[in-house]
Amino acid sequence: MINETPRVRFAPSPTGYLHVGGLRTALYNYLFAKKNNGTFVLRIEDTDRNRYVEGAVENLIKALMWAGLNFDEGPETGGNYGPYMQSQRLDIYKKYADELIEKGKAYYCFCTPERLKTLKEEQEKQKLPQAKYDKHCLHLSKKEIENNLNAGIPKVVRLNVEGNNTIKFDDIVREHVEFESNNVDDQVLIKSDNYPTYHLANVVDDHLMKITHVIRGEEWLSSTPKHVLLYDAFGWERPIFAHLPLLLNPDRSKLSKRQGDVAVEDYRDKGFLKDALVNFVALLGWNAGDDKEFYYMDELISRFTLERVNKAGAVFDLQKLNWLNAEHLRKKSIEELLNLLKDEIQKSEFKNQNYSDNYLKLIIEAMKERVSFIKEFIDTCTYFYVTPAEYEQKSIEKNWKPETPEHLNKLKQEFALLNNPTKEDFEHALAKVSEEINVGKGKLIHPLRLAVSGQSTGPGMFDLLFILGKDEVVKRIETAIKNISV
RNA sequence: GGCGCGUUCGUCUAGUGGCUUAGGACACCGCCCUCUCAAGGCGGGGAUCACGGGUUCGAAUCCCGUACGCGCUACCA
Repeated sequence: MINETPRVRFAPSPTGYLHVGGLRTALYNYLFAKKNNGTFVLRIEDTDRNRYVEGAVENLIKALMWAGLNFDEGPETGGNYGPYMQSQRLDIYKKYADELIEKGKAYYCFCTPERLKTLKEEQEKQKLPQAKYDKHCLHLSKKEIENNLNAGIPKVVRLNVEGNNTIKFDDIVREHVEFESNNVDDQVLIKSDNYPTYHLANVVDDHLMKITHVIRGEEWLSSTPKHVLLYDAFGWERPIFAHLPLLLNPDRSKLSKRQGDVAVEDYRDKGFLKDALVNFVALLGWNAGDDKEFYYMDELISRFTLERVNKAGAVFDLQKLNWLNAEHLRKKSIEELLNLLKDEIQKSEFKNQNYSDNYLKLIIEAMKERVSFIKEFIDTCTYFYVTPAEYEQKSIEKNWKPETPEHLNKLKQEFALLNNPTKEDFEHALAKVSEEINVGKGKLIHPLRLAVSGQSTGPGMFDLLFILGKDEVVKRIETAIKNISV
């Protein structure tokens, strides 16, 4: 087994969206597989019919693909170990459950929910250390079982956990873990609706699908002894386990909807780049041992090891995600950003306007260092897309002096003389005016910026003038002089 | 309650017995650059390494205990 190429799986239940914690789990599986020339399998754990969500599998796959986590085998894609939807494997689970029953490792249980409930209440009343099933049905005679079966009495199949031994297993992240079998309940394996529980299904599937490494969230650590017992009962080799630390809310509870967005779709829709989200989530619980924090997927693949996964949970820190998003954005080429910006414009109020690629590229170059999100190429500088309708009040108060209209008029006249001006031409023109009227450049630039953009912040003045172009600049100066009064 | 796992700046983390007066990053503050805002550069505050005992010449690093947090405790995954 050790020398085989690894096969790993991401096995989410289809809840309707991909949780960022799920994304992290999927990512680590993916990185591990790619790093080791292994296979990444997607398996859908849809054995709870009460939780069925329309379109959930499609959404899940879409989100995974968006993040760049392509799986080698899975629903729709197919593979040699399908089907990859557990709801389509019911006969398989039945067969293996029967095998367990035959071996005495599992047994039918006909107890009603009511009996189970009173049993639990009684155990609680007695302050028993742990509430467990009392193995009542284990002691049914062959005859009784047959009668019950024939009578069609609702039944489940339970794991027969033998007491008084220590269940030990190794975990790449946790190292060595032990549980007392006395603390392990006779878990239901097959529910009364004939669907398996997670515990049976994941063990059977992982074995049949030849999964070598089970990489999953820490919430599964406590049920791993049950899984180990199952592998042993079947006489199967156990996979290597790696239980990942949880992603947490700012208050350190398990990352949840109530305290912010948890769906990767939410982050995508907010404008986070997939590179940034993947980079960020990779660093939540793993690092290469050095100070590097900016990664692309291929670098993550080459550097990832399970041995360097942390044990403690990690708070999902939005501020750092924002920063990484800006970092990734700045590293993108103008062409890439252009395409992203065009998509964004289609979603904006300017979708019916026509801007040339060239014009948009100038905006991108001017604003690249000043934005963290693609949409900010629009909403932090709408003056590139439309003549300002309003002027920032604070800047008016600060920069609009009684003599300002006169100064701007001078500038306007000077600009108007220019022929197809470059950035430098604008600069020279302003310098000339500054000298002529003996007014510092700064005293001209601030009101000019206000007149032309309506704002007090933005790219370099002359970049701004150049991008807007002479005619537009002249027009805007005229408009501003008319519209701004102190 | 029981069982399990965890605990280094606010957050993500480096650190695997001496190189550590605990390093980096985000965030915050200041300075520089400068036509503004950013970006960038430099600097600052911020962690008695949860606490208490050991082991050792020496411990954030090894051991034990305690506290706290989290997870599991379903015919959910």
